[in-house]
Parts: sequence; C-alpha cells; structure tokens
Amino acid sequence: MLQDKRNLVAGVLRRGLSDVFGLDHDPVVEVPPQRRLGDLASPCALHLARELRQAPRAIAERLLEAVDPPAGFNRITVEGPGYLNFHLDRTGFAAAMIDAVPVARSATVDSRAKVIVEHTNINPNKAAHIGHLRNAVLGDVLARALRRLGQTTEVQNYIDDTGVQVADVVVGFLDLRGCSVADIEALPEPFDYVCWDIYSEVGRWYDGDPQRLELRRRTLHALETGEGRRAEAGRLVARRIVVRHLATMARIDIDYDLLTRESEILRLDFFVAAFEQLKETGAVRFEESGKNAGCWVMPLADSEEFQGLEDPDKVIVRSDGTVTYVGKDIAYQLWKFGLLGRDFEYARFEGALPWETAPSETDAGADDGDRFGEGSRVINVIDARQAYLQRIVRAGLEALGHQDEARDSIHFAYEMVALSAKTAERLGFSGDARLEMSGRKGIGVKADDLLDQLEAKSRDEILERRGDDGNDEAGEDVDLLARQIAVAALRFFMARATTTRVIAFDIDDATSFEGESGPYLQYSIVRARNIRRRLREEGLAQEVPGSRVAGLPAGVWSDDLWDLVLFASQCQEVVERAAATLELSLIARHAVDLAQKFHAIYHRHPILHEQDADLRDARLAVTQVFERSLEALAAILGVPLPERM
RNA sequence: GCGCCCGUAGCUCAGCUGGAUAGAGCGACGGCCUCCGGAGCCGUAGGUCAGGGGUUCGAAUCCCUUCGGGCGCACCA
Repeated sequence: MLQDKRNLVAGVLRRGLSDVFGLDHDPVVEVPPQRRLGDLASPCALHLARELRQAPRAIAERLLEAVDPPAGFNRITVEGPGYLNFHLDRTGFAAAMIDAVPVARSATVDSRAKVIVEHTNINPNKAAHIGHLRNAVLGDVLARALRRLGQTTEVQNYIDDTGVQVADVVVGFLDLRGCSVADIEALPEPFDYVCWDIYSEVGRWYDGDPQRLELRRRTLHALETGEGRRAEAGRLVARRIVVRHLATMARIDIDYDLLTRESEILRLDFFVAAFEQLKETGAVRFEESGKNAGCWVMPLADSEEFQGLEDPDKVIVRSDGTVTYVGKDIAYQLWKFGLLGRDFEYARFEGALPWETAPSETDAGADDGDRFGEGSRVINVIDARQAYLQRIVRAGLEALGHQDEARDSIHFAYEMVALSAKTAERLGFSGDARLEMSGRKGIGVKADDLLDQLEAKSRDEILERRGDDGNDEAGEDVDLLARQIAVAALRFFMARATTTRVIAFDIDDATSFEGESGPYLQYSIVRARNIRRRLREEGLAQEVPGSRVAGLPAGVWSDDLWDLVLFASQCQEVVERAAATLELSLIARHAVDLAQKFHAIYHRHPILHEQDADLRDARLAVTQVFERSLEALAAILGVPLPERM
C-alpha cells in the first residue's frame, strides 16, 4: 500500500527539483520516526545542500512553494534540519487499507519463471537437530514468501543417501553391533534416535583401531554401486531416517515438492553427462603428477575469488575413480537449470506426498504433468561454512559458459546454531563458551526433543489459564492448541535471527512465550478476535466496511491508532525486501512490532465500551487492519493463529 | 598466511541504500485486572555503539587500521 504513495512523493519531488533547480535527482523517501512529523519524508534538501550551496532548510522551503501535495496527501511541511514531510489524508488511507490485500502478488515477479529452493538437506543417518531446524525454517519461510509474492516456487530436499555419513551408520549396525538387515528393519521407533547414538559410537570405534576405516571405504563403495548387503542396509537406513525427518518437519508445517536422492544422480549417470561437458570445455584436467596425481581437478588459480588458497585446484574425480560431492553437486545444479540434457525418473515417496527421484514403476508419474527442475533461479539454503564449496559449484557453471545461470545460482548462507554455555552445561557438556553441535560427537539438541518440550510447556500454560475460569475445553482441543503454540514459538525463534549471526541456542530463551516470541504474536491476534466475538455477542457489528471508514471525521485518528495503520501498510514492501535480500528476519521483526503496537493500543482504546460511534468504528477499523496484516505475515512465517489461547 | 562473519544496555539482539532525541525483549525496580483475557500494558534505572584514524554539513551505519571472538581454506559433505 505505502509503496504507491512513496512513488507519488518521489515523483512530485523529482519534478519540483527539476523545475526549481534544474536538477535531475532521485529523491530518497522514508518514513519519519514520529507520526506528528508526517508519514513520508525526504531528506533530499539535505543531500543537495552541498551541490546547491544553500542551507538545507532554504532548499526545502523553496521546494515547498513549488510542490503541491500529491493525491491522498493533505499537506507538506518542513521539519527539523530540512526534511520535507508529507502528511497523508488519514481517513482516506485507512478506508483504502480496509479493502487492501496486505501482501499481494508483486509487480516485480515474473510468474512464468520458476525459482527452485533447496533446503533441509539433512544427511539421512541420524535424528534432526536444532541446527537443521534453522535451515528448514529459513527455506520454508523463503518459499512461502516467494509464493505469496506470486513467484512459481519448487522446494527440493536433497538426500545424500550414498555418502560417508550413511556408510558410518551401516558400519555401526553391521560390523559394530553385528546386526542383519532384517534386524535393522525390525528396530522399533524412534529409529533416528537409535542412529543418533550409533553414529557417535562408530566414530569412537574407528578411533580405537584405524584399520576399521577400511569398512567405511568398502561400505561407501557398496553404496555407490548399489549392490550387495551393505547397499541394502544403506537404502534401509536412509529410507527409515527420511521418513522420520519428514515427520519431524511436518510437525512444524514444513514439506517439500521433491526429494532428490544422490543415489539416483549416480544411477542415472548424471555426473557422466556433466563430466563430458567439463572435459570438453577444459574446465577440468587430469593430473599426471604431483599432489593430486591421478585425479581430475578443476583449476581455480586463475580465478580472482579463489586467490590465496592452499591448493589452487579442486579435486572433482578422485584417484580411485569416485566422484566428490562438488562433482555431483555441479551435475545436480546443471539439472536444476535444465542444462544437463537428461532428467530423473519420479515416484511418490512411500506411496504418498511428496515426489522423490526414483526408478519409475511402470508408467507411474508419467501422466501427472508435474515437471521438476528447469528453474530460472536456484536458491540453495546451506550454512555459511559451506560458502567455499558453493562458490566452486558456481565456478563450475561459469567454466561451462553458463554465465547467467552462475549468476542465478544463489547461496542463501546463514550462520550455524551453537549451544549456549548454560544450555550445553545443562545437557552434560562442560564448557565455558558456547558449544558447536556435532552429529559425529553426538553433541546437540534433537529437534523432536525440543518440540516435545515446547508442547509440554504450552499444555501447562493452557491448563493453568483454563483452570482459572473453570471452562475446561475438550482434551484434544488442548493438544491442538499446544501444538500450535509450540510451532509458533519454534518457527519465530528461528526466523527472527538475522542470517549473519550465530545463534547461541538457549533453551530458556527458545521456550519463552513472553515478549518477542511466537506466542506473543498469537496472543495479539486472539485479543483482536475476542473483541469481535464480544461485539457479536452484544449484537453489534463486528466489522466496519471501508465505505463507513471513508466517512469518519479526521479527528478520530489519534497518532497511535494512525501509526498502526501506516505500519501495516508497509507489509508488502517488507516482504518484498526480505525475499530480495534473503533477510527473512525483517518479516519476523515487522510482525512483532505490529503486534506490539496493537497490544499498546488495546489497553488505551476500548471498543466495546466506547459510546462515541465514530471513535468506536475507527478503533474497530484499526483492529481489522491489524488482524488482516498480521494474518498475512504469520502465514508467511508459518505461525498458526488460534482463535483462543 | 588468506578469506568470510560477529563485537551496540547486566544478558539476547534490532538499527534499511550515511540523517530528525541510539531502540526492543529478558533480567532489576515501581505501578496497572469493579473496564474487550495480565502469554498483556505503563513507568524508572542502565550505552565513551570494542579502540584509533579518515571521508562528510552530519557516522552505530562508508573507508583504513588495531584488538578481541567465531567459521572456512580435504581425494568429508
């Protein structure tokens, strides 16, 4: 909503600057810090003071003479050191906000182009931990934001089912514990928790006798060829773990369009196709001698951005003929853009949603019309520690001559989640600083454990409140509500952190339902809905139409009421900026600031007991605007909004 | 050694392309339920924006530098 007004203001200022000073200047338009100062402001007079050799205020005064308020504005004032401040017609703007869509299709989005978002990507060999949750929540919020803005979006979750991590767990079952494949199959849930322990156990077992690493190598090779007992065990482990990961993510409303399995990349010789291209273009070369003798490497020494590396070459094919992760990822990235020249086969995972890459059974999936891949932009949500590898993948595309696709290969980097010193200590890990999680060492907080804890706490809080008024709800209602509150708490906690900052995960902080939290958002909306419910019970109109708002006298809009309307009108541009910059915390922050403004107004401006009809309707209008705006932001954040708490 | 990220209130963090008195949550202290639910609101205390230079009418914000802390720089992913 506000973006249109910004453009109007910029337009009249640009014309004014041209008419009065003969300047071609693109004026900055911002929202001033206080409502009494106005609603949009430009510091252009300050910016031009030097060039024009005049005092900023004098420039502003002259512009004021030459410029008329654009449509929807009442007046223009000069404030402070020389700001030109534009004051909106509050009644007209508020009436328009009643009927506006808070976050709509973006004019900047090309709906024919598809964006592929890859996220989660957890190695299928152990339970998900809270670090994985950060990845999944960021990826999911990004996908929701893009879709809300009208962007065709495909979410992929990469399953490395042929890697070292799966191999280690297979060794753990077969060699360390002496299990058969049938034994693994018979293990009860939670299977991912069993693997969590085995994985760290195997690490210690290797340390006990380095000879045992030969078992890892043998298993890894079996996983790649897909043949034999070890491969069978690997498939079983990966499949059972993926089922668990999907269940964990489903608890917080995260799902996927496609699971891409590395084993299929191997089976279908994706790398062979990519390798041909790499060889043809000279992007890789065979090393006859030296440190990397017998390997195919991608030379990086000539590249500006890889200066200062210890080794200026990156191994793509090892001397034993196996392919490194980077090699496979280049092939995968090429496929995402439709540049590989071949495609996966598809089937429903476990016979249900989502799709996975798999040998197609008969002609299943041929008639669904779904087409995966062929994105025009690819966003990989991967933690910042892998920035170097992502740059190499991009360099691979460049070397193949795909400059545009290299530019549109975006690494959405975020910092890791570590444990706060206090939380680490509570879990039995000593330390005086924050502690990095490690699946290999078994250090971390499992996602399901955190969710269980959040749900238990939610239930306690609900029952405590229900007990007071004696109105017990049905038990299953409490369960649903407890889940919703837990989801809100977790998702908001992950989404509110800026991507460049390491999260020091503190259990008390993460499970707080006060202040800047998911439940705080929920409570604000519950209050708004309570008001409307009470109005209905009193036989009063629970909604006020835009036409009625348009007739309200200007005096009803006190600065605080008006401030919320103006703030709500910025939802669209906040979401657009968040999607464009990949700084999703902007959305979380806007949501919590909006809720804060509403909570404050709630206490100052009663609706039900207000006798003045104009005042009452103005307040109700603000409540409506608030409700619809927060609903839109919460939907993007994946925060469910209950009717009552 | 090279590269990336961080250093703002006791703690956890916001501060957008430089601009109007440096903000919020938690914690501390003090208030607010005859009035739409106190998972809330209002107020008080608390900051040489790590240090030092520079650019500018103006710097938490941009540049340089120093000092702390984190993470990368594999024939692991």
